[in-house]
Amino acid sequence: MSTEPASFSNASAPRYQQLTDTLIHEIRSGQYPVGSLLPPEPRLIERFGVSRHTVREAVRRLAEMGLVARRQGVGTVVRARDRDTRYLASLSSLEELMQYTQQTRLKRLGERWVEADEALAALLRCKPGQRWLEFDTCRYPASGSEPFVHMVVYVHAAYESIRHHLDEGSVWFYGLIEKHYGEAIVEVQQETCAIAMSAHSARLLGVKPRSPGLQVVRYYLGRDDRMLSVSVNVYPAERFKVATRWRLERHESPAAEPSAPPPPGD
Amino acid sequence: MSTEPASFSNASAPRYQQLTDTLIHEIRSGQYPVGSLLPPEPRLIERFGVSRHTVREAVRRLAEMGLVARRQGVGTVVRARDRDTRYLASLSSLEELMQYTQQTRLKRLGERWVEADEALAALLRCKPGQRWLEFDTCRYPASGSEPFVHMVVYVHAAYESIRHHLDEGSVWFYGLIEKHYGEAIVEVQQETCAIAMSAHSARLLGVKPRSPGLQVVRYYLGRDDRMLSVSVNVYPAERFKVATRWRLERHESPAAEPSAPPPPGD
DNA sequence: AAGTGGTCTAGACCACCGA
DNA sequence: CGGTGGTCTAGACCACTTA
Repeated sequence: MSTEPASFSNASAPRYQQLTDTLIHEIRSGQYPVGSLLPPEPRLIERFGVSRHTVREAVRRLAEMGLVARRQGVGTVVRARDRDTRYLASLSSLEELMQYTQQTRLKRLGERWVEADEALAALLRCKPGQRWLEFDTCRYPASGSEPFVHMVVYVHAAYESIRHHLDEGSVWFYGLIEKHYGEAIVEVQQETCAIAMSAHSARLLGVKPRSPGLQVVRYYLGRDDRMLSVSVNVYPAERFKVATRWRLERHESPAAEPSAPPPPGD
Repeated sequence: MSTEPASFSNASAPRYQQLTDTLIHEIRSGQYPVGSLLPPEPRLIERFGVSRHTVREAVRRLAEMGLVARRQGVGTVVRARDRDTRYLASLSSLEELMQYTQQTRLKRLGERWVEADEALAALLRCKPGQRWLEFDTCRYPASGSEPFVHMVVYVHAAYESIRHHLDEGSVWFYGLIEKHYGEAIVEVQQETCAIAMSAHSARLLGVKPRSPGLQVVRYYLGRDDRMLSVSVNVYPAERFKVATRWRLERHESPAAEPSAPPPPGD
């Protein structure tokens, strides 16, 4: 039992905080490269001479910061060396600019269970064979009969019952999941690319097949990187633009290094 | 010991999750109005017949969602009936995912002074007649002869001399401005849309004219919203994807308001 | 089958706050 | 002072992944 002093200064800080600081520093120093595994909990317990609860609290905070991701049966994977805090954009500003606030109507075209084949599994980042609930929808401006986006939404089987709540106005799918399952959306990932429009999308949007379209895929992740929902949005080229704004942000002061060597670069 | 069944569905979900759901529902229903106190932990322990750990886990998630704030010595205050979603994305995560770090080569194709006509002025958001320095460039993967983006960069006349520094590896234009003029980039705006590719871009990228392309326009603004630089990036549809990641902002728990009135709706 | 993280209990002591 | 949430221990069993 080494019961390492855990750290330099901060002797008065809570034990878990000291662990958090130490681990942050070790991740930043490259001791645990991105993609590698943090030591499993039993090892951290030995090393720091604390209870499992304390170790878990420390690692939980690392996960909250996005530095690591925990995976049952696998371990704790390092995801990033630094918590990046320079330019920040909020998702809500994104939605505003997409004019998605109540001024649009959602129309449900269809709904069915799908089993992920190779291609769908790649899109949904899951294993082939998983079952998902698929919704086929279009979104219209509040006044106007031309839809401006064809949206296909996949919802994880565990949350299938949200389909009973889809009529409640212009709510978002992830909003429904949060509302009815108490499962917080902790991260949203978005991939944007240009495509030649499929026949199905083209027909719905009233444009020619294979004309340019903007495809935005959004991944909604819960705690520990569980994929809760995925939406595939296709916009006609002429009718849409995605705007985002990043602003220079204040540097979160504390948290970081007490006596530890200063971060490189930056 | 009532050991309440906690809720409607979700009988198989973890116990803390059932508590979370129940409490969310009760907050939303107005049973605990905004500003009031949630029952203290001992009461929740009795009511649900669970251990303190489980209660705390449930309440912790409410706090994470911003619905409540815990204050030592006071209690758990209800802060909102519904979740306010604040997600943040950092610009650096964007760049990472675009694989723009040193692994690409920039090739300068041309450089000239342009006077903004009506169309260019609209793009650059300036008045017609303004003079800008225009760079025509392509970006290549570190190994490979196929460019993956055609980039046209406009630099405000005041910073024209950066053209002498363009050879310093794979630096960004805005990096050069910050470096040589001490002018901080305070805000970055980005507009993404799909286009039919122009003949010029198509030739450079080796694709057919009018095939789908992804156009990303970035505006770099300095203090006082001065436009310092604008870059227009055109990517071929098959070869590129823009990825962005938003993470839930950490709700700094208590601390905040001493006596200040709580913020309204948000 | 072994090892990981996920959940949960039953205790304990502490720091903080308000009456 | 009494009650609140904050921290922490020492166990236990489970679900999941990998081999």
